[in-house]
Amino acid sequence: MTLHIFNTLTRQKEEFKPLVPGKVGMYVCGMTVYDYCHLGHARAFLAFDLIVRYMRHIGLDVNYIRNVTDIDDKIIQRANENGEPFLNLVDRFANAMNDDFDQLGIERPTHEPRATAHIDDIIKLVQTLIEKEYAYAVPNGDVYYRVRKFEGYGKLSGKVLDELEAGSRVGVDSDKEDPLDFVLWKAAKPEEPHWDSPWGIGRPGWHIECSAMSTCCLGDTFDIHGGGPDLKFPHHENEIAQSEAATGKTYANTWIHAGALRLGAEKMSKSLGNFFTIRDILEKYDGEVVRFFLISSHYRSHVSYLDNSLDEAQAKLERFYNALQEANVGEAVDIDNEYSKRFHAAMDDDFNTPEAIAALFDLVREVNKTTGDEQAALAGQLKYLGSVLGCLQADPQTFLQAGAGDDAAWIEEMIAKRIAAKKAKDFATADAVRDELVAKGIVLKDVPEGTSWSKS
RNA sequence: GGCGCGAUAGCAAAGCGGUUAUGCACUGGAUUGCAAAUCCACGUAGGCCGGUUCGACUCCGGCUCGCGCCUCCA
Repeated sequence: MTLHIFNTLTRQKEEFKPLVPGKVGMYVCGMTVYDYCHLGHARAFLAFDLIVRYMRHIGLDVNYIRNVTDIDDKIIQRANENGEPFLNLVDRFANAMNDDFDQLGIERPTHEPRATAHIDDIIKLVQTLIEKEYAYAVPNGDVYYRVRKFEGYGKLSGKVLDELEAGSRVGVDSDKEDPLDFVLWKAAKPEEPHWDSPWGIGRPGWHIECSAMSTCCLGDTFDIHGGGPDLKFPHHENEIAQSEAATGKTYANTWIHAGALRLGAEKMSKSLGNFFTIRDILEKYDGEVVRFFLISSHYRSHVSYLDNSLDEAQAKLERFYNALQEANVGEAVDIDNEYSKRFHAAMDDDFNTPEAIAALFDLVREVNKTTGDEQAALAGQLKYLGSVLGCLQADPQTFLQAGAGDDAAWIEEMIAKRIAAKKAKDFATADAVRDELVAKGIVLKDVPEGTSWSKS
């Protein structure tokens, strides 16, 4: 089976055929860095991490571009509130983002361009659009995109211009020719961050930077453009309008959008205020647990975060790690068997992680049922297929004992005490020791080699 | 108002026009001094109403409910 991807643009699954066989150019809209990332951000970027990992796994050479938006109204506002230069703020939160993503096993993109490093490209693009009459400058120095001039407007999101206007909550801006026109270049006040331009000092609008950076890194037409669900409109629609008007060529062939993360019934979002940050969660749970929770549902569907979501993900991972701990894990390579076939068929079908994980659970059962070389080989396969998902690479004992804090020495003492009691057939004492440990959340496991423990 | 998505067993979550999804939880058994881990057994789930079909959770229509986008948002 070949890789099939659901294309938002055509609203169907399509066989994926890169422009250049074996190579993939992929652009994903990244973070605007003025605050810590929340779990909803993790959901989206994890989805694309998985997509990139899998494409590389099947031999595609992926050039993965994920930008950082480092200039925008919120950044300026927050920097002012803090009384710090905006680039200071931006660096701080870009670093925080990378730290958080690292813990979730989200691999770094091939390139991470920043808007402020592409001001020249942005200005050139705006100039081209003005020359082609897709954009116009107004007296105060703003430049707007003439939305009605672009025939294909709405093709990605399914919006119809006249209906947008009818229900528009956009205030009428007297300088715009049309209320739906959006800003490409914003005039700046002298005290705000700004760059020189043919239209006076100013800064780029939000949508234009992605058009400039994607084309810059990947060419006029590239394979995949992705982003969070809330970027489909207007951001991605505007990117298409800008780029295709400027180049006269197709912008991106395949559009991928991740599903939203919900807290209860509602989307987790900054504007609703119903979010918690990745680092809040990482104080209580291992990054792999968060990762496994988020990849346990399909990347395009909504995921609801519930009180027990992470505990459930933890329990599932424990099943994997218990198997890996018991087995003598062989070399991490794939085996041509039904588990591999199911795993790959699922992933080839629009990155169906729940189905792929189901195959892995069946493989776990097989690992637990077998012994010796056969078991070692299957356990190696489990570890290998897990690596494709960015999971199961931790030391099993470390994973299973995580959260025990500094109690390890005390636990070993208690275990020694219990083993002595058992030898003396003093089962009452042995059980009392174990009960004391259980009360602290420590579970003992007697194995042929002795006694091991894990955090419950 | 416009456009779109979803509703699966106690919980989470997939595929599929007819044959066990999967995980957790539950129950019984094996194993264990007792446990834990593991294995075996165990659930006629598919919002409601029609239609198509020999047969529908799966296709079509309607309804109800929930959600998203249309404003910055991953």
